Parts: sequence; structure tokens; C-alpha cells
Amino acid sequence: MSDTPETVLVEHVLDAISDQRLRAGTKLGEQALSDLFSCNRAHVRRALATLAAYQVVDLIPNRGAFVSTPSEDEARDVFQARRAIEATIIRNVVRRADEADIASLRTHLATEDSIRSQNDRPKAIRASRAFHMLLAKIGRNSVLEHYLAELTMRTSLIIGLYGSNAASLCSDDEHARIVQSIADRDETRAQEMVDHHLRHIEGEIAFGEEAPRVGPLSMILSPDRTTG
Amino acid sequence: MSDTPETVLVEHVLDAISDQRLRAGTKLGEQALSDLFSCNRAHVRRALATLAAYQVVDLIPNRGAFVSTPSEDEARDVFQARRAIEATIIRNVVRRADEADIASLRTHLATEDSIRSQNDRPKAIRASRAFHMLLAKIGRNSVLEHYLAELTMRTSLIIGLYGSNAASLCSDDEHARIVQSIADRDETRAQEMVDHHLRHIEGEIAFGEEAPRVGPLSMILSPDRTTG
DNA sequence: TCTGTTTAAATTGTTAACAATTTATGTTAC
DNA sequence: GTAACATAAATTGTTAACAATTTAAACAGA
Repeated sequence: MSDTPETVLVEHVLDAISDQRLRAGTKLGEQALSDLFSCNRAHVRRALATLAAYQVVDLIPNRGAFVSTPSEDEARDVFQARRAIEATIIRNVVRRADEADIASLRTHLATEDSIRSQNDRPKAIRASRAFHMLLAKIGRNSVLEHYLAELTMRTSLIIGLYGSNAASLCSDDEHARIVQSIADRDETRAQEMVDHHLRHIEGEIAFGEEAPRVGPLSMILSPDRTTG
Repeated sequence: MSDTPETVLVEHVLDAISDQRLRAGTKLGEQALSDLFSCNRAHVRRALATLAAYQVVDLIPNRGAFVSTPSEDEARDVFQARRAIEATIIRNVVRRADEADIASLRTHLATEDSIRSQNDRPKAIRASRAFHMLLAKIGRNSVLEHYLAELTMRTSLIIGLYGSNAASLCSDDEHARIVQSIADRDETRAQEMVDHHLRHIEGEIAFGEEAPRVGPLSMILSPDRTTG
């Protein structure tokens, strides 16, 4: 990929959203961003337009850019879309995954397991999202992969907004069972597990409550952090 | 919706793509666009960034913006994604459509029928796309609706690139049968019909051949045309 | 103390000018 | 006639300055 200031900015904001460091409603000031990423405002503006197209940022004329705050209806739509897309993804995975792919899934499970013992919530969220994105990659449909990237980020926003308890993370156990059914080449079961898993996550969201919070942008978005 | 120059430009380009007036590979020069829509280049640049995020435009550094030319692999991914998304949409439609919705579908069928007799291919393409988008609207999932909007536009690009014969349009007959199964509240049959319909369209695409062509942008994108 | 108004600061929106790069044109040599 | 090269034109990239709008602050009156 190219390495333009726009790309760097977009990637960092997306990472921060998926890690739940950037929360719904946070203002993304042009000056603040151009200072942080040492680029000019034209770059920032283009990057914000891209993020708005991804539907993780709202652009309000004369007011500026804000991390979008999904409504309850929108949240349910996001989860239904995820079920639709991940159902096809998991089918692709069961059919197309080779031994190396399954090995990479097992490696990921081990990583998630070790992270779980560390009690590092942001890290756990990131790893959990990475599992779903790894499935999308193995499924080898770039369109579905792209949409799932968007939807998982919006899911992070939703959970950050409404999600109540710590259990709102994907449980490793469910991930492990999904991997097992992939290894068994059991398409029906794999689809059932994924669907159940997503419904489980959605079910734990406590709509009605909200947990807004703000922090200085410089603490949240340091452009020189090592992304991986 | 707001009425900023960016929005107007984006909508017009999207319309032109879905109508196959704008074809894959066409260059979208900044000067040309800013002249056509009488706005400055900053607006054009933001609009192009948005279109690039929608994946219907490729931004090549120092070269400019071009209507994207989907590869065969990408085309197949687009169609699989459509099947995944439209399967859920049609399920929603069967469950949620009221009598007024079904009436609007029948009205649309009549419109398609009358257009078919006119032998106006661009108009037919637009109407055909509108049918799928009407289903998405009735399905009442804004996320799926948005994704289908993107995917139908990319489908237009694909058919414009590879599509061989006139039959590559959606046949009214299949649309009519889909509406009938909705009216019958036959979920399984409706899903089968949509899936079959999409596979039918995909099957008629002649990969390998290409039919590129260019024309003056001013002929294709007149900002003062009445969009409906 | 609260409310409403005025003033100042900060932020977004717009435009133009200039630099860098690519594309087109024209020329020369073979 | 073609290829390679030099030049000119057009296009994209970058920056800064200024205008318009919004937000924050200061202040007066009840």
C-alpha cells in the first residue's frame, strides 16, 4: 500500500476505533490531527472524507468531524449485516482453508489465550477482532473482507457505547469451537457456531445505558505507535 | 441530505456509473470536474476521496482519478457478496413488507415492463438496478442497503466491462417471480429466486473479452440533468 | 446566581498561487 | 518512417492566506 499522510491518518484512526481508544462522539479537529500527524489540513480533510465514507465518522458542516455514534437501530442492522457476511465467509473458509490456514488459526487462538490472562482489555479487543479478520482473509473474498473490516470497527463503537460488562468480548471458547469445526470441515456446524457467536455478542449489549467519555486526542492517537 | 458540492458531484458520478454512461478506466480529471460542477478543486478532491472509499474510483498518485476496472476475481467476489447480502435482504422483505410495499413492487414491475418495450438500454439498466434497491429499502436494514448500493454500482462497471449480450440485463420475468414469492410470503422460494437470478446475471458475463470506450466527460456528466 | 448579550478566540470553509510531476508536442538523428 | 530526446503544456500536489461560522469567554442586568 501507499504511504501517503492520508493513508497513515486513516489507518491510525481506524485502529484507535477498533481498539476502543477512540470512542463515539469524540471530535476530530483538523488542527489537532494535522499537528499530530505533521501534515497540512488538506490531507486531514481528505482523510476525514474517507473515514466518513467508511461510516465511522460523521461530517457536520461548519462543526467538524466526530466519531459516529450508532443508534440502537443502526447497531442491530450492523449485527444482522455481520451475520449475513460472516456466514458466507465461514463457508468459504471451510471450503478453502488449507493446513497452513488452520495452523494460523490455532496460533491465533493461543495468542488470544495468553492475552486473556493478562487482563489487558484493549489488547483483548484487538485480538478478538483480529480473529474475525483472519477468518475473512482465509475466506479469500476481498469484498467481504473489506465490509467485515468496516463492520467490526462499527461493532467496536457500539460495544464501547452500550456494551456493559467485560463479557462483551468474544469468548475464546467460542472461537476455539469455530476453529475446530473448520478443521473438521463441518460447514453446517461452523456456520451455526459463528451465527450463535455473533448473536451472543449482540445479546450482551445493554442498550439504553451509555458510557461516554472523552480524553485528549494526543493521548489516544499517537502517530508513531507501532501498529501490528 | 445536505447539498454540498461534494455530495452533488458524488451522486452524479455514482448515477453515471450505475447507468453505464461512465465506464471503467475513464479518467476523472480535477479541472474537468470542477468546471462541470462549477466548484473548486478542493471540493473535487474530497469527492474523489469519497468515491475511492466506495471503491468505484482508483486514486493513483500524481496520475489522477480513474473509474475502477474490476478484475475477474474481484467481479466474482462482488457477485458472491451480493448473494450473501441480498439473501438476507429478501428474507427481511418477506417478513417485513406490508401491502403498500408489495404494491410499490408491482408498480415498479410495470415500469420495467414499459421501459423494456422502449429499447432504451441505459434506462433499462437504471430501472433494473432500482428494483434491487427497492427491495433493499423495503428490507429496512440501512447497512445492507448501503452495501448493496455499492455492489450494484460495481456490478454495472463489471457488466459494462465484460458483459456481452443484451440479455445481461435482469429479465423482468425473474423480477416478477421474485415479487410473486414475496406476496406469497414464501421465504425459501424467494431466497432461491434471488440467488438464481444473481447467478443468472453472473453467468452471462463473458470474462476475457473487454469493451473499453471513452467519451468526453461533459457529455456523460451534466450536473444539471434531472436525477430521479 | 442565573440569563442574555457582547466580544474575543478558535475552528472550519474557500480561494489562489506556486511547486512537482506527468503527459503531450515537436524536433533531430538514424 | 521510427526512435530517442528536448521542450512545452497540462495536471496533480502543496501551501498559505483570508473569509465565514461556531464556540468560548467576559460582562452586565435582573
